[in-house]
Amino acid sequence: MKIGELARRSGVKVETLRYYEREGLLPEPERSDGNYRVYRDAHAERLDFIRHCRALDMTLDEIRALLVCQDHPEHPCEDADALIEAHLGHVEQRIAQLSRLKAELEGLRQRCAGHGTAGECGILNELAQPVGDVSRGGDAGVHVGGAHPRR
Amino acid sequence: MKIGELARRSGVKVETLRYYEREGLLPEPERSDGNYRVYRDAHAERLDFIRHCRALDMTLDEIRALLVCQDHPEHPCEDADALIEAHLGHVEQRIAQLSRLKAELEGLRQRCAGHGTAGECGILNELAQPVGDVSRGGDAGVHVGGAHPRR
DNA sequence: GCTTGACTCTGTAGTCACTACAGGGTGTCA
DNA sequence: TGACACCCTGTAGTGACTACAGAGTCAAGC
Ligand SMILES: [Zn+2]
Ligand SMILES: [Zn+2]
Ligand SMILES: [Zn+2]
Ligand SMILES: [Zn+2]
Repeated sequence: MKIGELARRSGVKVETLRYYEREGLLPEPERSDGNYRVYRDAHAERLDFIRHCRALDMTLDEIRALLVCQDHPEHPCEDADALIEAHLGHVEQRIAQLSRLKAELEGLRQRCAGHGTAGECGILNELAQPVGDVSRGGDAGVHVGGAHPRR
Repeated sequence: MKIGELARRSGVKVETLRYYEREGLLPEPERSDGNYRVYRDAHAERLDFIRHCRALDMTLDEIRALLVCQDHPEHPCEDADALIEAHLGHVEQRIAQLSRLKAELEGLRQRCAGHGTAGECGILNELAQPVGDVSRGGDAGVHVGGAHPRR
């Protein structure tokens, strides 16, 4: 299987596959005579694992650590379990934080009478106040990001 | 007020202040004889506005658009109001998405018996399955990101 | 006048998880 | 032989900062 076929099958872009290889997530495949990457089923399966983890918003570092566990099936699985637990914590913390932001934004929305000028708008006037305690406090180690995707 | 003092007062790093200036969020302040930036209260107030918006996880583009509204107090405020409404939508979409991930992760966590090897671990075996319908579907335009902060 | 130290300046590069080229090589078909 | 799809490497861009390096400025103390 050449890189384009793996990309089509998995829905992952060709450039992303090469990136995963550079990052050490996908092992380097063998090369054909013309220096093309030749993938086997094992690569496709590892890629499924990686995409499944990415769909759960894990970082590549977290995934690397899980792959180490997968590569040592005789070891106890506690590291992997702890990692999932920790990542669930990341997601929960981020939900809590976004819920606070949501409440703030809903309060903000109510402050506009609806048909005035920007100078009178309660939203803009409220935003001009220094930030209260809404800030991203105590999210050390949480890696699940904002509401605006990068693509 | 020199840049260090504005940084201390606002809790924003000196480099970030210079970055906001490059990005056109903070207007270029006047310079002292020694070429130091000299800020006035208006700068500090604009910075409060920016930080308040950033604390609500708006992008710099969203903030730039709000600042345009603020700079034209005689115009109707509908653009600003629509922007807040849209951003609230971004946050809500992201919460919904993270809630789905949370449910998936909780299901995953239950699949581990607790004291086996990685080869037998239900978590690792489940992750090896191709990704289901959990993926970030239909989040076009949402910009609020993951659970893992970049700092 | 000189030194020390805190501050400031510009410019560049790093972060993360990709994405998008540019400029070339390979493989297959007509 | 040419067209075309595919592949290769390497580099640069994204957002919102952060972290330097190397140089300049300024006030205090001796
Ligand atoms: Zn995580
Ligand atoms: Zn309004
Ligand atoms: Zn938004
Ligand atoms: Zn387990």
